[in-house]
Amino acid sequence: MNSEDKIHQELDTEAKILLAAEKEFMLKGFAGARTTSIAEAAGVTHAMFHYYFRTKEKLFDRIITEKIELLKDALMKPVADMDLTLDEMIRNIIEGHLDFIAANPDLPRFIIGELSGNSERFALFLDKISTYAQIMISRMQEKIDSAVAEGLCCHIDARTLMMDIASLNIFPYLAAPIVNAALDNYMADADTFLEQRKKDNYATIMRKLKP
Amino acid sequence: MNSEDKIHQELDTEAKILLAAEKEFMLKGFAGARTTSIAEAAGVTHAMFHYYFRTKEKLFDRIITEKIELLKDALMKPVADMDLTLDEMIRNIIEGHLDFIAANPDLPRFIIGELSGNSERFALFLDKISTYAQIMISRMQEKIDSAVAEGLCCHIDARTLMMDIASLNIFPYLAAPIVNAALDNYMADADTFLEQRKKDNYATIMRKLKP
DNA sequence: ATTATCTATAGATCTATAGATAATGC
DNA sequence: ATTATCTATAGATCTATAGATAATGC
Repeated sequence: MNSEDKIHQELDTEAKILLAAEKEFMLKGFAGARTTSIAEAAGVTHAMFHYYFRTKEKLFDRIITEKIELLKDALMKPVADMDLTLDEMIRNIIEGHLDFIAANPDLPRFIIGELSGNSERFALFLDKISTYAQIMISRMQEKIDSAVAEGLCCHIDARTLMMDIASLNIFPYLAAPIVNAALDNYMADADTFLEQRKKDNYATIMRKLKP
Repeated sequence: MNSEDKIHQELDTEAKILLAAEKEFMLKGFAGARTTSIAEAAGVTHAMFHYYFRTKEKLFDRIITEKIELLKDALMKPVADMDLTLDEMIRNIIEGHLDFIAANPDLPRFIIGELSGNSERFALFLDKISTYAQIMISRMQEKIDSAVAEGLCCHIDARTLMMDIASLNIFPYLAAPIVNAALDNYMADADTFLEQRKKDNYATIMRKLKP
């Protein structure tokens, strides 16, 4: 018996379906996911899918909502403590954000692919996330402005700074399958890569911010 | 009559289907695309789809192949001329790459979403692209190494440098729909954003490379 | 003759539900 | 009594093809 079977034995039917659905939806998106495959992967009959979750769409929305909650926390956490210096805050953002991505490696691709401009669920996503994004940006800007006043930092739009940080943090994980296959497993050791990337990105951003 | 209808009138049936299919596949991916929708968008009967292209998969593969050719050119062009300095080559890469993305704004999301590790067509993609990616990287490394020897540049792995450049260039376009909706149309003016981004990313990378 | 197009429909796949049966908690 | 599960199948959707008809190029 492998460990996956073991986990399944310990969960009830509802939890098994939820787990299998999350995996299927994350990997294949709404259109690519099959409720029959989900039931099969969960090791239950297909009727159970509908018994517990009624429709494919309802379950998908539920999983999205959970993921949005995760994202919300990841956005707000590093700007919660306003007593930090800009330098410390940036380090927090980069390290916290990278830890979050490493713990949820499929999430970036899922969000980009399933919650983009042309998607059915784009509005739902925005509705739940944009307030928090704005709060995070305005706190960042505040912190930047006072650092500028003290001559510790060059002038920069917080949105640009966050775009740069997000780019350097997220993109490698989006491109990982391609990069690893094309460039000799460049990112093969996940932990080493993660820690190295924290240092690199912090250094890149700090050099960029120098007055 | 709007301009789209005009274009359609000037094209033959095959070209109309191809154009509509490209759009549908780019926006919705293979699983999300519908051959009926493609035929409808092309303004022809659904049977024509199969008459000209036999199957959904055949047409999809054809469109992928075309996109891979585009990508190949975009990879090789900036490292074609080995007489340039590292500084000039980096400027070429960043500007050429950003122009390419701006001209093909849906391509990054399509590649990340449809040609990722768990995709059916991942092998086909890699087979056609990895050789070129390796050539590009080794030329970059050569150029870096001689700049390091002259004391013009700090030591860096070409793969890391390319990862940083690709991240800073591509990610904003992947996130554009979300960012624009959440942050007050930050990237609204496409041309202004593109030119600003060229300057910003060049400056970011150059500061990073300082000895 | 060959190529292009249409209508109609087969065939495959997937989501969802009906209705019967078994298990569980009071 | 209520909750959970199963089998069987309806219903919807999509891809693909058959076969007839019209248009085109020699």
